[in-house]
Amino acid sequence: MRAEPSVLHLDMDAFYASVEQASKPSLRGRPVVVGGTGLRGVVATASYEARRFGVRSAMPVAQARRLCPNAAYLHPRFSLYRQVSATVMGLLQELSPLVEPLSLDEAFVDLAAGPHAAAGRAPGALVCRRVGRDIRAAIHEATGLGASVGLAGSKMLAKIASERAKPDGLLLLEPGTERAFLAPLPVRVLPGVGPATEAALRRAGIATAGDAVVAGHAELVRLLGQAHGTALHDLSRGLDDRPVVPERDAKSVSVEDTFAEDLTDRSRVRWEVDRLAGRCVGRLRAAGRSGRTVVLKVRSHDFTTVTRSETLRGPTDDPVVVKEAAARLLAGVDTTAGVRLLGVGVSGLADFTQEDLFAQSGWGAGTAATDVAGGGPDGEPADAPDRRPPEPGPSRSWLPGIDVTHAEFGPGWVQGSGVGRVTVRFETPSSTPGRVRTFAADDPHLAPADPPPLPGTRPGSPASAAGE
DNA sequence: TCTGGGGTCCTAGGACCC
DNA sequence: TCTGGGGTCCTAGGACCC
Repeated sequence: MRAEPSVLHLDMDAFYASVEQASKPSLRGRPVVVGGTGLRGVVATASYEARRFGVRSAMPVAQARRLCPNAAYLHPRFSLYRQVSATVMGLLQELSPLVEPLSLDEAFVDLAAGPHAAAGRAPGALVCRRVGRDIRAAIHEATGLGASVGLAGSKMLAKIASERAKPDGLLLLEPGTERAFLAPLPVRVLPGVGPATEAALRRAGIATAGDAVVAGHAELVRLLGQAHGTALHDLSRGLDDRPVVPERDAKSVSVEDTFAEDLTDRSRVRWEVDRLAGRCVGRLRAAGRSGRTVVLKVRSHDFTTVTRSETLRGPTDDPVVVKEAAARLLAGVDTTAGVRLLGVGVSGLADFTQEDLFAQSGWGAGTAATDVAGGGPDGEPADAPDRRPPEPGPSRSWLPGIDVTHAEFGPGWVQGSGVGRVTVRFETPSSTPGRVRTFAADDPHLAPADPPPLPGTRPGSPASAAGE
């Protein structure tokens, strides 16, 4: 706990939806929902106009449509969000070398390590407040987007402060006032307290941070276990010494897909696992890493989820090795009831790529000898998954929200599509709200396009990816 | 209302070793 | 003969976060 409010937490307001509104003039001031557009999609971000109708993050899109049928429902454009994020993170870097991004739209900044810490002294409350005001203005200037800022003597309190400053605000918590500030707040605001912990605490009569303080360490450990109970005991009293850490190496890489309809065909399931393993290794290699443990995830029609893992003798980034391991793991899972989701991951990451003799041979230390002879334990060659392509899905192009260009009408975005037609609105970030025209879905004059950059942002600079 | 995709951390039991 | 304790690794599941 610091004596000065020099931990800054920045949180972009309704980030994905706000980027869409900045990018699409006709959507400004209107409800916008960004999320999965399939039947099983969930809301990633709702604009404040949509939130007035009760639409919330993580809500099924089907439910959001009932609550707010007139919103624009858009497929996320992560490449654009990454561009805008890179611009914002670049501005934060000017405040301090210690910037810890939590996602595309959120970061901690340690102002005590930056140029505002003159002569080795942490900046005081007045300086911190000015820095917070200035960075909000700079972000608005550069991107046109609103951001909220929390300033406090610890990460936890800075984050709670920014949450309470939303939208488009700033809240500074004077060190020394932490406990009084926290005491009346619901335990749910403390990091690590989710629905399950909240329910467990409520059953014990603990509803607020102040209640948790009164309950005491022993009682919290009894209710929640050693690590969780001790952490909550500290956090509820405002004790939080976690440093701002700029770079952390990933510990796992994973890829998963939820299917529009449950998969029942076993060969199709094998084909999809093979595909996911390939994508997973692609990401692993792109990061220059290799991993030792392969994890398969299978979610059934009733949402029950099982994971199976296998640890190899050494790290690998060989797609064949990972595909074979995933196929062995799949062989041990009953999928007859229908598969809703499949995932493949690699953990136990090594810092460098290493060709391991045993891993290369295609079977790990945890694999029984009987599995080796014929490839997969089910008697099928593990390296020959069914190559049959999946059923062609409903038209994959022309997702709502994506960018297109028309030979005659120029740049625009897909407002909707169906029954062989696609509706396009022709406008750009700096134009006035545009007109709508409808074309045949196979119109040769219509083509997908890159997002036009927002004014003030720098296209093409990647940033670490994360969901909302 | 019917639940995404990418992660992190913790717990608990069993194997194995000393 | 029946019985130690501790440490590490692996696996599976669950809570939580954005």
